[in-house]
Amino acid sequence: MQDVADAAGVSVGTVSNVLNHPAKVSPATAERVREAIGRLGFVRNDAARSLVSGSTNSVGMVLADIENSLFIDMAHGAQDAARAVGQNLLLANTACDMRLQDDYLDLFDESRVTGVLLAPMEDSSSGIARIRSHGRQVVLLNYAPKPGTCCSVLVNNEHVGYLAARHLIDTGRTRLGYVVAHDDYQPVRDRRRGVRAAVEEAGPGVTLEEIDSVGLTAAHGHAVGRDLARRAPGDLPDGLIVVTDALANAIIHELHILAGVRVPEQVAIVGCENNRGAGTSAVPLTAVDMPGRMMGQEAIRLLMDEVASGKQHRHATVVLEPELIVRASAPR
Amino acid sequence: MQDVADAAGVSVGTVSNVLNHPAKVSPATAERVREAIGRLGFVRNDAARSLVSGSTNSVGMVLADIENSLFIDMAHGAQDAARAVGQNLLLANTACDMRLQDDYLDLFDESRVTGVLLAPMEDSSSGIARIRSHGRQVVLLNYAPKPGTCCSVLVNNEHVGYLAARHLIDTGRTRLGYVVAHDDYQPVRDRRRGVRAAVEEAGPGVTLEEIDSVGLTAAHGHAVGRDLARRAPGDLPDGLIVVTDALANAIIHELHILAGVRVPEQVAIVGCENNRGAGTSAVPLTAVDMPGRMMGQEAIRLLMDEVASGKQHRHATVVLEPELIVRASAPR
DNA sequence: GACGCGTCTTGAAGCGCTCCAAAGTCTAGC
DNA sequence: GCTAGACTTTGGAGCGCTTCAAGACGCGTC
Repeated sequence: MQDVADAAGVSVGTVSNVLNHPAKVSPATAERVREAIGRLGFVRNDAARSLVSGSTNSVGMVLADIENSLFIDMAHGAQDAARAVGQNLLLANTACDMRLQDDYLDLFDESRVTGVLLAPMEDSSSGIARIRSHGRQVVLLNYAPKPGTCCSVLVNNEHVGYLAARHLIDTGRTRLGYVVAHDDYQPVRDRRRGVRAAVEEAGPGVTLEEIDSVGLTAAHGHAVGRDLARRAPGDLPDGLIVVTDALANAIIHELHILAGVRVPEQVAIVGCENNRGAGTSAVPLTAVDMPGRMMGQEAIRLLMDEVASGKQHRHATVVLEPELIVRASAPR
Repeated sequence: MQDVADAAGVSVGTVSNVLNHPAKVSPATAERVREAIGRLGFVRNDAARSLVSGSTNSVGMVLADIENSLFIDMAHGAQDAARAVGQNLLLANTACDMRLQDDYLDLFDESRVTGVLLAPMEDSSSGIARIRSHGRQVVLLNYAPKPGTCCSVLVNNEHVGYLAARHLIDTGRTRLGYVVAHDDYQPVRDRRRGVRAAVEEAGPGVTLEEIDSVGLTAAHGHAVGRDLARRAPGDLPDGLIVVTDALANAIIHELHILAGVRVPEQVAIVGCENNRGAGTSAVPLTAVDMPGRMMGQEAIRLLMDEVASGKQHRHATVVLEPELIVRASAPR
């Protein structure tokens, strides 16, 4: 910066002003300084800037699973909203590894980001508490915080389950199956409650069987699908609520393509996330849509709110409603 | 830091040593300092650290399209490799917006990251030149740089096209179609060359028709699929090479599911990226696999190499070979 | 007891920037 | 010609840390 100042025949203070408060500098001087900056290839040092200002204009976003398009949608929404308020969004993927998650939380903490958006797959209260205790703001996505610990943006996951089950019941299915795994993951727990509520509401004519999958990936879905295909026809549920799309697609594949169990005629299937690709799978998937983009936007809004209002901030939870998207795997 | 020093009854220099050179400090003192750090909730300021050291231990990765699982794979591979050498990986998504890409390149430049990994969808020489001229190291992914400007990790995209076409020819298809769009995107251009080479090699018994799609998304694929479905049966290619998986899946859907044109019996289809989900679509997709993870790893290796060897570094290009994955849409 | 030699610890310089009080410059008005 | 007031520019303090020369301390040796 001193070099630039010398080259332009001004002081460093003026160079700084050209960069940060152009109105304070006369047009002629500013032009000279800018020319020198260009000629010398000067890049201001962000570390020094934020050392002085005590903050940055970046928001850190820690994502548990970048493979899942829901998380990608959240990142998209957050990015749009962040840029609208002059913040950059930095992404970090933990691949469901809590150690990595803690590392990234600390990294963002140490780099004094404006705030952190966290979309975890497990309870993360300790990490949140740690960086919050340093004054770092956190907004939790798709995972309810311990009451009063931070802001959060959730989807009404109970209603996700309810909508899925209700749709099957409304279209005449009476022997429902709920394929589920990873029951310690909070959104999954919530969905189950919704499924049960819909079944109870329907009365004794509708039954519910819970079918355990070992995990949430496609491979697990194939295993479940094969098991189901082996059942006697009368023993098969006529409607399946599947807790994730990846699982649902794999089950459809085993049932419909490989085993000849027709979807939706024999078994109607509803997925719970409406991931990218849900519409182009073997049988386009009826699914409950999670509004990922909007979640990201809301999260940034809450974060900037908290940053702006300082001490008198009150934590808020925004709950967005899911929406059923009807496709061929469980038609109207 | 001064507070910690006071609390532990030592000087700031000692606190710094506890954090960075524990061997220099007696165990008893170190313990006292650590206790004070914990009690006071001290978080060291990364900005000040990197201001002094002139560098960080983060690598920035700028991705053109986080929706495409190839990019996600690259991020995964890079993350693993980066952590193995003590670097954090920060992700940024440009959503194919060159202005955003430039902003993120500058952001990483200003924050003095160890280096930048860039996976663009357009020629980015000006951005690369800009930050390289400031001494920032860049490795380009899946896009050949101007000769001699930086290191890069590529896939032999010509061979991608060749493998796809060759497989169809080897399995007896004679009227090939190549569905393509976005021909200014370098990898796409390369693939076409490979397709043509395979067809020429096969001699006059094999014909090639190039079918223009307007874009690379699923919606474009549906349009192409509908057009094809309307053709007289004899007019339809019996083998289709499709430049991306998303496009291929949409075409399969239109042809096989909606129009009753059987895949692979009437038309065999090969995709070119082997994205996530290629195996679970309506008809599991035969596709040429891009080794995304390994690309990410190699990129970090090249970057750290360049950082370590300084002046005497010579740019290198690593070209990885693709591999054909045979599935139902174009069986053996 | 003086000395030398490790081992620990200290304190200050300086990284590159922003901010601000103070100084400098210019114009208009009397 | 002098001055008030507006506009520009300057130069130095200080952000929080690392590093390093120099000082303090302990201990064995002559």
